[in-house]
Amino acid sequence: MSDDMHDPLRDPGPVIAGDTGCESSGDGVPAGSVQRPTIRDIARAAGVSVSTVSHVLNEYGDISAETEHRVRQVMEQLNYYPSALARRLVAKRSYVLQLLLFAVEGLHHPFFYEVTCGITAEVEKAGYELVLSVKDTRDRRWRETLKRCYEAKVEGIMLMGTLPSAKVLAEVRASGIPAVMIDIPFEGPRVTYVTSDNIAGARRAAEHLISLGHRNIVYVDGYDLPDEHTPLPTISVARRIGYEEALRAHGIEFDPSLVCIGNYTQEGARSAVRAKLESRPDVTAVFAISDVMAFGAMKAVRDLGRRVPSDVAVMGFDDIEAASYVRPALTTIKQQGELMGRSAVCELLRIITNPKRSPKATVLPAELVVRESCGASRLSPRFA
Amino acid sequence: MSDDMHDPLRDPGPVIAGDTGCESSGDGVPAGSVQRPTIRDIARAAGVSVSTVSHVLNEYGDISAETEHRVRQVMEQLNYYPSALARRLVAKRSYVLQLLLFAVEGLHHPFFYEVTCGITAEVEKAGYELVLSVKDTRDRRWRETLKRCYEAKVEGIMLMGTLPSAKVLAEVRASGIPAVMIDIPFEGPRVTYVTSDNIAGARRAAEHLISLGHRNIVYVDGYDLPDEHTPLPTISVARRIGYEEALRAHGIEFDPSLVCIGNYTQEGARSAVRAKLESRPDVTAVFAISDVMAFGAMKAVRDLGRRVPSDVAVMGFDDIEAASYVRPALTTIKQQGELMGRSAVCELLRIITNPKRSPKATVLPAELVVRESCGASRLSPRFA
DNA sequence: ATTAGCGACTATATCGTTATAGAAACTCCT
DNA sequence: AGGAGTTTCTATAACGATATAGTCGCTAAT
Repeated sequence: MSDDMHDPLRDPGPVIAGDTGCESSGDGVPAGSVQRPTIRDIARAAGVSVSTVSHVLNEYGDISAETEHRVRQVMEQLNYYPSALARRLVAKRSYVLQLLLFAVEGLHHPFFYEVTCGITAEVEKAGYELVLSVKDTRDRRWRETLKRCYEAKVEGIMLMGTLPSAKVLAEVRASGIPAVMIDIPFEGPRVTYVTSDNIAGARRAAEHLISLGHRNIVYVDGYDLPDEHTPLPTISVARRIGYEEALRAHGIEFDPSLVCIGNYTQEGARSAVRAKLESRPDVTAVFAISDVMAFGAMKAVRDLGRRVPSDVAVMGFDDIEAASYVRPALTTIKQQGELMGRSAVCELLRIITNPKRSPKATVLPAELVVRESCGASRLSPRFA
Repeated sequence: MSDDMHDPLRDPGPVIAGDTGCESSGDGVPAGSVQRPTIRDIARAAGVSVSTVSHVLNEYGDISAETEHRVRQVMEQLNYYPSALARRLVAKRSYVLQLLLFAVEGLHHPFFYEVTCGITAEVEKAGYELVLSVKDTRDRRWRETLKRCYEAKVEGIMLMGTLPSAKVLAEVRASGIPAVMIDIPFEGPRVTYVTSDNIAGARRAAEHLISLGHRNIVYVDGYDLPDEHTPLPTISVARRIGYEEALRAHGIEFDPSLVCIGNYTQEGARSAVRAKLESRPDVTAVFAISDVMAFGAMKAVRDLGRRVPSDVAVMGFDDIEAASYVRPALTTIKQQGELMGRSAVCELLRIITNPKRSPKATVLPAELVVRESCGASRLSPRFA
């Protein structure tokens, strides 16, 4: 065990319990920061001009081996790192992509995390930086965040989650900054989106339930926008279409009273589903448009002393890790989160680099993953 | 439904399945980017000097109401946003904090996501930007990422996850950049850490099991460093200490053969625990140092046709969301992820702003959350 | 001998801001 | 009338890099 760790490990210092007690204004001086050498210092120390150093740095190839070696040596000695800030200023490029995630309350939607991982991987590979911003959907100050993007000359924006308003989309499009929306079908001259095939996914989900003999299927929707009137192109809308298509295709009439709102949270879904199950004893299946809400639905079923899947089948959407942990394991629609993130970045880079080409939307397959929570057919085996 | 969405929603365009087909080098021109107006354009249009515009921008208070109004109007009209790049260059500050996350393979550790959310919230509040970088632990090119931090003149670094080498810590400390390690007890002149009280947490976990009558408790450790010899101050080490302390306090001798490695993954833990249970039929409890591995342990128990908790009790560590979804619900040690992230940022900002003050480590409480996976006492009720 | 071409290097303007130090016009005081 | 002090505005040099357009020798071709 190293010297460094033993002490702090055994003598943990003050234990903080509640608040962070942090009210720093951010205006403080960055004092104490060591003055790093500049290109001028290198030039002086190596006895050459700044131009020469710059040429070495950028591998112009017109510097003699001897001089180059000397310059590199000095750089090493003085621990020199060229300032990205200055470089970006003259290049008129920021090399920054912004990921803006909107989420409610706990923000605990594991799917976003998967997407984010895909994004970082691809951003890094391309030599860009990713600035991450997580905002509460109910926070009205999203304009400030966009303002930051303009000031920072962000080269591309990715939007994900439950937007606070359709105005966000409009403003991003109007800004002219290349953007890729994640799971939000919205387009513009330099804007496009990456999404799972939500319609087909939801259709498959509903069809699976129908094929197992279910007719009265509760649909657990996500988030109800507070007081917004502009319709937002959400996954919620798309999945609803797929659900209704499947019903129609099988001659089942859509019953609006079977729809309830789970707010994308476990507890929200739990109480909504419980209420629905109590008022509609004829319901035999629940389709929640997120796995987390499906977990809530499973709890609701149990709250009423009924069993999953024998009494009520439960279907999710996302296929987050936890879907395979729960018991019964959740039957759900798999979204390829990581791939979605990667695709978003790739398309964004294409829009940035090639302004002629009109941006292309990407739709990733959403496939059924059968586990246990929907059980087997309630029809005769011949039908299943 | 808006015009924008109907089309793309119904006609999803090309469906991409596998690879992203993205090999962009990042060197492309950012072509087509609209030339945004500069402070000079504003000055010219308003008929004043750049200095005047700058003074308006920074609220010097020495500009007449009339002039100020005119300048602001022009800014509005021309859609002017001051370049953060240029500002930062003269201010010699980047206003950037870097979060560097190291993780293995899937990267799917929900706990990191909670911490990240806490971090973004606090970073935003302080008027900084957060650059996120996720690297695979096995990726040897971590120096490049640090080099980026130097070049970008990042003001503070946060490190989280399973580091690839103790050298990362040494280098960060040597760099002089303020840093806060998350769940890695490591200190330096401008470096400190935020951690859960891992020793106490693990002690509580083990004590809970012991109090329920368990004597032979398998300890599922996390990641085994590949070929590294410098000891790394990890949560793994700390939790092990707590586990052994509890044993000692209750007169149970520590048995090294009860330790196995789960690599922080579900499947890793599953096979490791299964093997251990097969060779040691006397084992009645498993303590995994992460919830995800505890899920794997639960599966292992079932693989062998045994039951949780009646045959084998399972204890986790983290209290991720899924811990309450699984059945039996997981008894575990709660880490306050979000608070941890917030605390890290706050301390980091303090180090940045106040170089005199020596950095202080923060230890957050880690409490036992009793659910179902450890069941009740196997001793007489009087002892439980 | 002149000129063209090449290799190795450099002076200087520039990127878009802020900081520093002043200038011009005006009021106020003696 | 002459300075001191305000108020309002401005010229210019930074910040740390790159881009552009040279310069200065030297060799090779005419």
